[in-house]
This record gives sequence, structure tokens and C-alpha cells, in this order.
Amino acid sequence: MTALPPLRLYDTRRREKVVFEPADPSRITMYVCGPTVYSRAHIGNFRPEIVFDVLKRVLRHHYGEDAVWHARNITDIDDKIMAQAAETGRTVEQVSREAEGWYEEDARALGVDVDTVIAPRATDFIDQMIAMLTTLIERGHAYAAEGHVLFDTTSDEGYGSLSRRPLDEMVAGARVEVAPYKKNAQDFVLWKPSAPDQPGWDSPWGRGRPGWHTECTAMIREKLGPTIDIHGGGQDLIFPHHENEAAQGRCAHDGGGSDEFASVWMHNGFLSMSDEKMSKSLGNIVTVPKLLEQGHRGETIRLAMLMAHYRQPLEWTESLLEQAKKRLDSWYRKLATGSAREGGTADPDVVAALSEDMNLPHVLARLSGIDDPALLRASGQLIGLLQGDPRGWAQGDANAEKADITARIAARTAAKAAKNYAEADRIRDELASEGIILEDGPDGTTWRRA
RNA sequence: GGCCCGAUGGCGGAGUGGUUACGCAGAGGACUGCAAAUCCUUGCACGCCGGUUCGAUUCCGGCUCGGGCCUCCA
Repeated sequence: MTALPPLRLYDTRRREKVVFEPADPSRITMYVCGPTVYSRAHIGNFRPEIVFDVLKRVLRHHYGEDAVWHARNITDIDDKIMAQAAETGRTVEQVSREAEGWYEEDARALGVDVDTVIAPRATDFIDQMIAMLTTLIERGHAYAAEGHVLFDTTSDEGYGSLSRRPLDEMVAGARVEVAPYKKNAQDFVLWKPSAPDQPGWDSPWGRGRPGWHTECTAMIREKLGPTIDIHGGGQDLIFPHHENEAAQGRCAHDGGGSDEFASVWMHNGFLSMSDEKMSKSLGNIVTVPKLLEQGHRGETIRLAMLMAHYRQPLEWTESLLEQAKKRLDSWYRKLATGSAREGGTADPDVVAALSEDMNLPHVLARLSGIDDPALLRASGQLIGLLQGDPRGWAQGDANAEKADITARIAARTAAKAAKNYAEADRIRDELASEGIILEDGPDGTTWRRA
């Protein structure tokens, strides 16, 4: 193996790029917050899914194919799910399983390596959560009150260090009414009681269900360990979710390792959709199946998502998708000129750009400069692109019929260029027999149905 | 009000103390039974005010504008 550049990642907690140093290079642990499954996920939900899928591939390149342990939760117990179930007259389980299936299907369509993701469901780890809360209470970091269990934020020295929110200011800024059972305004719920008609589990504090922050920490500890190398998610999760997760992780930790819950915290920027035609009307939420129906391919959507640096906001527009498609067209055209053999070595510049906090725009620029098909393919595959058959690219277009006709018109044009007018006319007649009439005019060859 | 992030050419979007991003669109050209496609060439930039410096888009301070969070939103 050639010498690899050091992998540097931006850590939200330290607010700077740091050289990534895994606790165990043969077992890299990464956890990314996943969906609450109550409806079809929005396209923006897949930005972290894609960003950290790329990171997983980079980590594999650095540390080996089997070195990465990547987990992502499925939150299948939540008030929103309960509301959705009540509204549609189904059970919580029916609603969550369906949405979970959609989520996986959509992620797969975007080229996410779903099969290697450890995807624990919250409801399968209730016992572990209860055990963790018991420990927190024993250590004085949490307290039970009126069927709730709350985290005592004043008991954790490090509380606020991730989001850099001073405790006193949070108290001063707390204008929302404080529940009477809370010791401190900023204490958060670890466990809450369930009404008889709500899903619930028996616990030392009565029948109830876990709070949102609890499940992630408990599942990380169970599936990956008491401290992990990388914790990811959207920027909106920094506070309160990740701050609270970190507090629980620290305080439940048994020692023997880092006292930080995660050594690197990474957060992706938001996908914004101020574009009026996309988000104005309420029923017009952008989903993966909707985009696929419109003729966009999963790979195009994936590339569009990678057009900006992962920490920057990205505006989701029709134009962005067009630009992504044109880039892929151009790359696949190059691939088609050479052998499509597998197993090539990725371009060192691409690896270097990826190693520098995943500088995707730089990677894309570099890819556009590569002419050698094998090198281009191997480099593109490093970020989960260019895995398709270049000859099938045009035909595989979701606008299949339109693309097919376009390709045949192009073939006719090529025939004309070769002065093979017999072939050109044959194609024209063939199309005509299918009811497609070509019109050569000053504005190009257009076609219409008879 | 508090915390955090950002401000680059027509548009999207990297990066750098003194040379190029890259893509899309535009312009010019090549090719061509027309056109499209393709290929080549090309113009256009670093929010405002100070400071540090031989020199700042790049570092520091202030300002303006924008975004996110402070409500279980990726």
C-alpha cells in the first residue's frame, strides 16, 4: 500500500480540523443519527446519509475494508409516530416498519452502502436504556420525579462543551415554562411516563418510554462501545441532542478510556429549499421517489448532494441536478472510451482531497481533469459514484424512452458524419416505423409522434 | 437577547500571504448533407471600513448582510 496522507477531520467540539487518530485502527467506530420513522423521509434527511457514507468509504480506504463499524439508529418509538398511527388507525409498529423500509429503499437508491450499516431499533434496547439510567441515578447524575427520569445538568462538568453554551446563560434564557419536577431548567428528560393507551415498558420508575437522547447513547454503548471515534449528524443536532448524548455517555462511562463520549464530532450543513416551486405548497415535499419519477437518477441525486462541502449549506434546485447530470454524462462518456475493468487505483490527488476533511468540491474538480478511464472509475468509486456500466448510462436514464430516441438520433448523426447515408436513412425509417417523425430544421433535429 | 457558522466572477462552489480552482451558463472557433451532441479557446471574482505586512481575497479588529441553533427538525 502506498503511503496515505493523514486523515484530517473537522471536529465540532474543538472547532478545528484535527488529525484523526482512532482508538483502534482495526476497528473504527462511527455513529450517525438516523431517522425517526413516521413518514417518507425528506430529501434533506439523506444528506447525512450520503456524507457519512462517503466518509465510511474514505475510512475503508485508509484502514481497510473491514475496519469500519458504522451504526445508525432507527427511532421507532416517538410521539410523532404515535400521532401518525392514531391518525391512520394503525399500530405504532406498522407505521414505523413501513417508514423504515422506505428509508432504506431510498438510501439504497442514492448509492448508500446500506448493507454494512448496523441499524439498531430503539425498541430493541429498552433494557439497556433502563440499565444506563439506573447507573446515572446511582452516580447522582440523574433523578426520578413523578414518573420521569431527568438528567441533572449541574452534575456534569463538561455539559455545554460541545455546543459552547454556558449553563448560566441557558438558565437566564429559559423563557419556556419549566416543568415543576425539574431541579434545573435545563435538565432534560431521559424517561417519561406513558398513558395507558400509549406504548410503554415497565421500569423502576413505572410504565413509560425513553426520551430521545437516551436511546442514541444506550445503543452506541451497546453496539459500538463506551467511547467511539466519530459521531455524526446534522448541524441542528449539536444542541440539544448531541450535547445531551455526550453528557450521558461521559457520566455513564466506567473509565478505562477517553472520558469523552466521541473523539470527533462531525456535523453536516443543511440542504435548503427556499426555491418556491419545491417547498411552497405543503403537499410538495421533495422525496427520493418523487425525484426518480421526474427522471433523475439516484446517482445524479447523490452527486448533486456532494456538490458543496459537507459542512456548507446547499441549496437544492433543479439547476443543481442538471449540473450534476451533465458532469456524470461527461464522466461516463470518458469511461465508455476505455475498458471498464474493476480494481484500479484511485488518483492520489483525489485521495488527498478526501483526506482533508472530505473536500468534495475539490475531488469533483480533480475528477473532471482525469482522462484515463480506469483511473477515473477507481477514483469515482471512492465516493460511491461511477459504479454503473458506461454503455448503459444513456439507456439507463430514467427518461429511458426519451434517452433512447436521443441516442438513436445521435447514431444517425454519427452515420451522417461518416457519410454513411444509407445507415442514417435506415435509422430515420426505423424511428418512423415506431411512429416517431424527425424534423431536421435550422434549430436541430426535433422529433414528435405521428 | 445569547451561542455558532458564513459572505468569492452571470450562477453554483473550492482554495490560497505574492501564479490556475472546477462545473453550469455566455462568447469565439473546429467538426457537420442541417442542427444537436462533442472537442478546442476565451471574458468575468474575492461584502464594507480600519490594522499587521514589501505585498491581503487569504491574518487581526469593527461593521453590514445572510443562515443555523437556543421548542425531541438531518
